[in-house]
Amino acid sequence: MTLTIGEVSKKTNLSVPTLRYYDREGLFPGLQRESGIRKFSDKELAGIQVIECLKKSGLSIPDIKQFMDWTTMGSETFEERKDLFVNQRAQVEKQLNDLKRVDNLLRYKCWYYEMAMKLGSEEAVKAIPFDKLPKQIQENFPYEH
Amino acid sequence: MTLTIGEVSKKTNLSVPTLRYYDREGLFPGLQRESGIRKFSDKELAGIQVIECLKKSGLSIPDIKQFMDWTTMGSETFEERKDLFVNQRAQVEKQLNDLKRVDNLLRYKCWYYEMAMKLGSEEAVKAIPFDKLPKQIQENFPYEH
DNA sequence: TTAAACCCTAAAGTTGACTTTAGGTAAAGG
DNA sequence: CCTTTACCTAAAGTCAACTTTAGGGTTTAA
Repeated sequence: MTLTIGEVSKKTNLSVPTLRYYDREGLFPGLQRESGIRKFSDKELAGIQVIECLKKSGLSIPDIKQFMDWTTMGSETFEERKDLFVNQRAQVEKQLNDLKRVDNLLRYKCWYYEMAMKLGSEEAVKAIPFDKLPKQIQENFPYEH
Repeated sequence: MTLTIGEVSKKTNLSVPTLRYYDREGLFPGLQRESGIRKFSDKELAGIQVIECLKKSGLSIPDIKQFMDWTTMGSETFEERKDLFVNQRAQVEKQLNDLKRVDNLLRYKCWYYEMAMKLGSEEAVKAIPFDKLPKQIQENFPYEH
């Protein structure tokens, strides 16, 4: 029920040096070894899922280590852990909103250049009156005025 | 109708050194100067919107410069520009999907620790049978099995 | 007339998250 | 036996996108 670092690497698509680096940074508290060789268990595999998630939410390695340390401390750190997740969720909501706005602008630009190709010039696209634009474009028209 | 670098900085929340850096990297082709001093016009302000957008979509500074160069070249580069935006949109869709999965896991973890606090232990939370979990949690239950 | 508040450049420094390098140990297969 | 393969460490290197530093010019306001 334990895996070597190479096996974990294949399973997770994290490079072997990255896994060693995570270990060095304290992201696998209590990781077992047998004659110097790391033995990864289900606990570490689940840990990696959480690490990836927290990383994508914008948390730094030291802050992830902090969380991992909390997980070794039992019920006295439930609140800290919950607060961390609540905070990171708020961060992710922000990121999602931001990305949606980016998506809208990109969508507009795709349409804009498609029309420019059809009409032969950017000026022709800009000359289209607002109420003649596709609804999709109208609804998410960029540039504050 | 032109702004100094400091005024643009205030308007965009990009630092003055960042704006100079962008200029150095060629992100403002055709930026005017008066006795050595940069004069930002509406064209550059609109450019900054696009730069920010492309950056958030994952494009590097050199690739953004490439795009900015295309914009100076007229209709012969419409296709390249459209393709770029189509590609970046695909990237952003990927990012959005990824972030939504992150959001789901965070949502689960928030619930998990809230329950752990109520019930007094993680074991008690893990012992809840699947069909007794809230629907929200059931639908987005983490960990592939 | 001097100090504050702008503007400018070139070049070096910073940051976080890895990656690479150099050097070494241990088991397995031919 | 010897080569391959997988493991280990410590330390140095990389990368992108800025930021900071050092040095200098010009205009404005007291």
